[in-house]
Parts: sequence; C-alpha cells; structure tokens
Amino acid sequence: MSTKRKVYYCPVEFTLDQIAGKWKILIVLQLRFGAKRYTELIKKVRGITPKMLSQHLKDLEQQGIIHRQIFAEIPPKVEYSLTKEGEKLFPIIDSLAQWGSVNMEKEKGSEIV
Amino acid sequence: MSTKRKVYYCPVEFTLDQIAGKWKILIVLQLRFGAKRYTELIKKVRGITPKMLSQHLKDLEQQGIIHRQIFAEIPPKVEYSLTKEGEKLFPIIDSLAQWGSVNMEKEKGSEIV
DNA sequence: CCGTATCCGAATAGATACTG
DNA sequence: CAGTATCTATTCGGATACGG
Repeated sequence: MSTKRKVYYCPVEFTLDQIAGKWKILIVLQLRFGAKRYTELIKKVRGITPKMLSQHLKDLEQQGIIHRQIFAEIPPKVEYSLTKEGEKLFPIIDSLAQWGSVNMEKEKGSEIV
Repeated sequence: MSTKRKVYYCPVEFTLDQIAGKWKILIVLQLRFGAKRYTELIKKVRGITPKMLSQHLKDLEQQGIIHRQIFAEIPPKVEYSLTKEGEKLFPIIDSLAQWGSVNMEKEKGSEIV
C-alpha cells in the first residue's frame, strides 16, 4: 500500500514517494491523451505486465490521480482517466520529456542493444 | 551499473531510468545550493546510508550529472558539485517541488507518524 | 576524512497461467 | 475484457567492518 504515513522533510521527497517507480508516470502519460481501457494500456505502456498495471492503477486511484469508470456491459468495459489532480502532474511530465529529448540525442552514436 | 543500453520508446521513459530511485534527485537537490562534501551529504540527505550515497554519487558522476573534485590535502577532501548537465535537472526538481507543496498541504489533517 | 566490501533480509519486479 | 494467483528473479537497502 502506498498509504504508509511518514514524515517528509521536503516536498520533493514527498512527490518522489508518490510517483516513484518506472510505471506510474508512464501510465499517466498515456492517459493524458484520453481515457483508456485496461487492454489498451497494456499495449501502450510498453513492457508492463498485467500485475504491475493492476497494482499501479489501484495505487493511482487511491491517490486520486486517476478515475476508474465501470460500464455495466457485456463484454465488461472499464475506462481509466485522469482526475483534475492527475492533470496537475503534466508539468512534471513535460520537464521529464524535455530533459529526456535533449539527453537521448547525446546517446546517439553509442550503440543501442 | 546504470550503463545498460536499452531501447527507449520515449524521452520520459529515458529520463525516468536516469533519475529513478529515491536518492538521485535528493542528492542533486542538495548540490543545488552549492558544492558539498561526502560527510555533509550524509547529513543533509536524510536517511541515506554511506553505501547508497557512494553508489549514487558514482552513478551520477558517470552520467555526467555531478563533478567530483579531489583536493590533495591532509585530511583528504572531496567535493561534489553539479555539472552544466546536472543544472538542467532544475526544472524537473522545481515541478516536483511545486506538486509536492500543494499535495502535502492536503495531507494536513491526516496523522503523520 | 572518505569512502569500499561483504553479507543478508526485505521489498519489487517480472513471467506465466488462470478466473469471473 | 479485465483482471488475480503464484512463483521466481532481481534489486534495494541497512548493518557492520574495514582500507587509503
């Protein structure tokens, strides 16, 4: 659970704890372009396994970052979307993307396996 | 080692891989306010152990984010500072801090252990 | 003072198979 | 379709001791 209470000495530390790991931000990134279903996310968030996706979707929902909507249909349909809270992560994503674009360039020339 | 090569499908993923974990950003955060010595960092980066600090300082140096300067003195003196590359992480840190300040407030009222 | 080495347990991540 | 269950692999992290 990500509901452990602890003392945070600074806001940066707090945020890191909230969004740590390689998946949460990538999930939010995908949802930025509109609500998505579980299976869509599995495809779009490359490399994620069902287990990791479930786990992080649950966490993110509890944190109030995403919203989970169930449609009572056959076949079942569940859509995930960002809350207002979640949208506030955009600046973080943008800064990560910005830095990444610049520094990925630098790695051109090194081999990619 | 953090030198494994892999394919990155997007800049955000690349960045996350570079700065993942709870320590790297916190170390950079401290160095933002000026060069610091090993022992100072141990004190300022609350909770970090010698092992983790060494490990991440080494990583960060290899990534070109920090600079390690050795002074030939007795007693030995080593100072760590940010490179130009490292300073480019400021926008990320700022956005993390911004989000954190806002959301830490919301947790007032919940108990802190 | 500035680290490194080793050991070990805990936590995380991942592959894969299976279910309502 | 939307997940869980299970099992294993990998990494993280802390304690402690030691070296230049």
